[in-house]
Amino acid sequence: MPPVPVKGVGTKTAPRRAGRPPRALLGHAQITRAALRLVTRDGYKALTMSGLAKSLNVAPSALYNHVSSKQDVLLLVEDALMGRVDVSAFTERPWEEAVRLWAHSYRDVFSAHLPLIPVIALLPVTNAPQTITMYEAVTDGFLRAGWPQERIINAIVALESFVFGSAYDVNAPGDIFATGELEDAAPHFTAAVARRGNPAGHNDADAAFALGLDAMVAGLAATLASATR
Amino acid sequence: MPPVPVKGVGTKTAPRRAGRPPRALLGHAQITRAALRLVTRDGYKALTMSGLAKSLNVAPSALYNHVSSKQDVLLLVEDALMGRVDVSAFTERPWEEAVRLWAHSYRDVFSAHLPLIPVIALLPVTNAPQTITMYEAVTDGFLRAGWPQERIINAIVALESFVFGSAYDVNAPGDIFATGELEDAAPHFTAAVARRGNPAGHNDADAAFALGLDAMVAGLAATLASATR
DNA sequence: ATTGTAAATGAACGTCATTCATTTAGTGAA
DNA sequence: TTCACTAAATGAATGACGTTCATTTACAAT
Repeated sequence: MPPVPVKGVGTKTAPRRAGRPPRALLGHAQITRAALRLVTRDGYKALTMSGLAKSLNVAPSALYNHVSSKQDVLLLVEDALMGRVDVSAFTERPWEEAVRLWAHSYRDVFSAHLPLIPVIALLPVTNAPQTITMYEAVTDGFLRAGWPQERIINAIVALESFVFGSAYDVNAPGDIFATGELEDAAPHFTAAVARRGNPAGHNDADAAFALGLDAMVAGLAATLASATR
Repeated sequence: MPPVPVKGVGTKTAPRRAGRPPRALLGHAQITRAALRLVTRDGYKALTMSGLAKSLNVAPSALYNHVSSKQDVLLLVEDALMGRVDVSAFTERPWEEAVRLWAHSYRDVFSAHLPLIPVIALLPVTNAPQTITMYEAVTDGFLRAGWPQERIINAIVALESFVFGSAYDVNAPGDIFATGELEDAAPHFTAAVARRGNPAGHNDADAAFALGLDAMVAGLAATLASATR
């Protein structure tokens, strides 16, 4: 599939003249709620337009009065989930700790929503208010830590890239590095996989995430220090 | 969709007793080549079982004698592409530079093959010889640089996670951070986006990738130094 | 010649997302 | 009250797609 056909959320809930009582069964809010419930209960395989319609007691075609495609539904869900990413540390904690807490929260939210990662990574944030709110809070935190404007977006994108990749890793099976019959061709790799050591209480994905996050945060902090000197 | 239904490559090309001349039109090699050609020419949207069959002058159902699902085709393509990732620097260059060159090559190969990222990130490497070969070379490079066995896989996974996320970012549209009507709600973010500055010759994705890679490599090197002290 | 079998065929299925002509039911105006 | 308007819902239809399966094909060993 190609770089995801990109549009903003299409059909909006119709603008309604003031005291007009609503008679619609559907709206962005209802669709988003139902989609989120469906996905949480049965996973993304169950998120079909018919399944979504059924969960709303409505015909599938009715959805298209409020949304212009399934992509639009994914966009709605994505933005709703962005509201769950915890950015509070950026106003309460020093930069390094805040970045770590934000990255952890971000990864945890989307590791349960992998199909949304291409949506976040490739679609404009336009018309995604919660997404924009998150970026604003993060940018603000960077500014307060003394980051120069010109570098902030690149730093956020770099951290985000690591978060997205790590979200995939959370869902990797435990035997993802099992070499099988080809073990003999890769002795060093096989040995390293066998001896992969993780701190107490950390699974493989958490250990790799912690290592990479510590490295990147430390490296970025060093970058900042040398840039502001 | 759920964490990708996972299997190894299914139906193998039948083991053939010695002097038996092949009469088959199809095989893993032909399928892989045709899929790669199709994808390179027309993108992943064009990679359908019928399209693939047509490009091989064969009925779609014939593919299933050699491959057990479309996932299998993706796995074949993925492994073929892994052979294009340049790991030569690990035998010729110091660790930091080798990691940088490897990561760049890895990102460049798969930024043109985004739909394979979930495949790489979630499916066991078993029966993916080129993939295993790549990991062996990388592991070997880490060992030679003095990395302790127990940390190597976590470091590779962390770097890979960043590479995968960055591959998505390569395909992000230029206006991905355009806030549109919600500009007023995110003044700091909007300003930072407007002032995003990139070194000469670098586009946005390259600048973010370079920043994150430098940070992570420096951070990992520091980790190594303190671990071996 | 006969038999066995891997591989190819073509018709079918079920599942999707999406479109469209039509109907429904409130609303504001006459 | 009546009427006309319209947003929203319906249900049937369409076209892609991945996959299955009974059947046939054509080569190789016997």
